[in-house]
Amino acid sequence: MLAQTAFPTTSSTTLRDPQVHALLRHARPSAVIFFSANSVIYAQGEQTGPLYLVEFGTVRVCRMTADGRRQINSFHYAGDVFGFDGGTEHQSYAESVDGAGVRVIRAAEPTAFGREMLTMALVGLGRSQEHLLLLGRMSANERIAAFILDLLERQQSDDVVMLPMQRNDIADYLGVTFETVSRVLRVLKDRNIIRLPSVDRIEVCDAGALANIGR
Amino acid sequence: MLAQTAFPTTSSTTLRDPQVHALLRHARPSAVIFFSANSVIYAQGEQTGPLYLVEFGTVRVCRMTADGRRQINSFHYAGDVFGFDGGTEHQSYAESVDGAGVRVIRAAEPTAFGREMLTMALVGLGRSQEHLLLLGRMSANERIAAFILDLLERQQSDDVVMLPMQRNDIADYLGVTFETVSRVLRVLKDRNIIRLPSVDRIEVCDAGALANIGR
DNA sequence: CGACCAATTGAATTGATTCAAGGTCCGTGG
DNA sequence: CCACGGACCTTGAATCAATTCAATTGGTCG
Repeated sequence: MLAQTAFPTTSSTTLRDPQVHALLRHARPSAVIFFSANSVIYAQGEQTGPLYLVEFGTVRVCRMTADGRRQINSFHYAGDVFGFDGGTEHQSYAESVDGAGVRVIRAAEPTAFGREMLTMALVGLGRSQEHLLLLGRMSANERIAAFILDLLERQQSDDVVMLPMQRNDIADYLGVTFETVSRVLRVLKDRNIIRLPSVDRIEVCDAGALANIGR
Repeated sequence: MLAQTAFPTTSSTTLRDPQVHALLRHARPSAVIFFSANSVIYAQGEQTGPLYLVEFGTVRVCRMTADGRRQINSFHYAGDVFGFDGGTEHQSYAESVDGAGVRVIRAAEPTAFGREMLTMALVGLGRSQEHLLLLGRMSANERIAAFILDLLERQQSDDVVMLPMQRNDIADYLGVTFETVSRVLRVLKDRNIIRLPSVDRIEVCDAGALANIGR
């Protein structure tokens, strides 16, 4: 559960996003820190500080209500930057999903760094507004379908989606129960839209059908 | 339905937010433009450009699905700045709710402006993540209660909330139907938590009870 | 193998929606 | 001034999607 500290990595990983490179150009990145599964990267209420770059593994950013309900705001994969938060205190907390390597990013040249940070914050804002639509106006079937399509876009393969997180995480991300996640996946499987060779792997047979899930 | 153009205003209005003043210091604001009720301020897909400052009235920022379902991302009152959007195209559209005066804000001193813009984008991000929690994990009762409390904080009065938007708008903001909005308001009234002297006015009798609405 | 945790599946329940009337408010024109 | 029309809001009853509760299955690790 505890975060273990850094070990040297194979120089800079392949980072999808050109914006990340722009950010790094004006940053002072630390060594990679390894966070074992379910360990906390930053806590809710903690002082806001640096940004974080995922080198490998998966990270979830969450909010928790007083009575223990959890909403996962986002998942982050290798190449993603997270840690944005308004104000001086984190309104959310970040945890490693599956054992993740994370690099801490601090500004080297503050103004240039701030410019890149704005770009990335705006991208984050866009994503979270996409998610508002999903949570506010989509059925369970649509939520799962959109989730699979989103992961498909963000991963290398054309038809395979890896699910490093468990059903419970998916549920808390999509605003449903984990039983519902299970049931909807079953429906998609029965309709031959996806295959489920193992619990953490989805093979998409018919991406068009996923995009056209009704209601 | 059409936006009418500017008329001179009584200099700078009282703007709640010190951040807005910081932004304006590095901006080149236009005259106030009046948008009649339900007129479009910017459209989805339109080129991203300036920010907008609400001088009076109310603005809603929305997203629409292909089949006509609408999610309202945010409401903006006098003193609020909106128009943030990732990328070069607006992913959302903004409309006047009730006839609103809006000032267009363009950068004068770009780098300083960018710095202030980052701050405000981060605040927006925080708000939208608050809203994710509401949409993903709250019951209809909790959503309405949270909505009333949010408006209460943002308005001058200690116990009166004006509702410039109609039930349908509230519903699309909270991810429920307008009938549900009506019914929940009735429940709160019957429990003597609020009064409804008219359709666009809520008087809060027991803010504590609102904060403690269960499940 | 047995223990444990995650995932699946089924059955009953329920919160919210859908569908269907009414009611209220307001502007307009006779 | 009042009647009419239309838009919005409220309320009721039936329906349904998703949850809750309850087993059962599957997978992993000591």
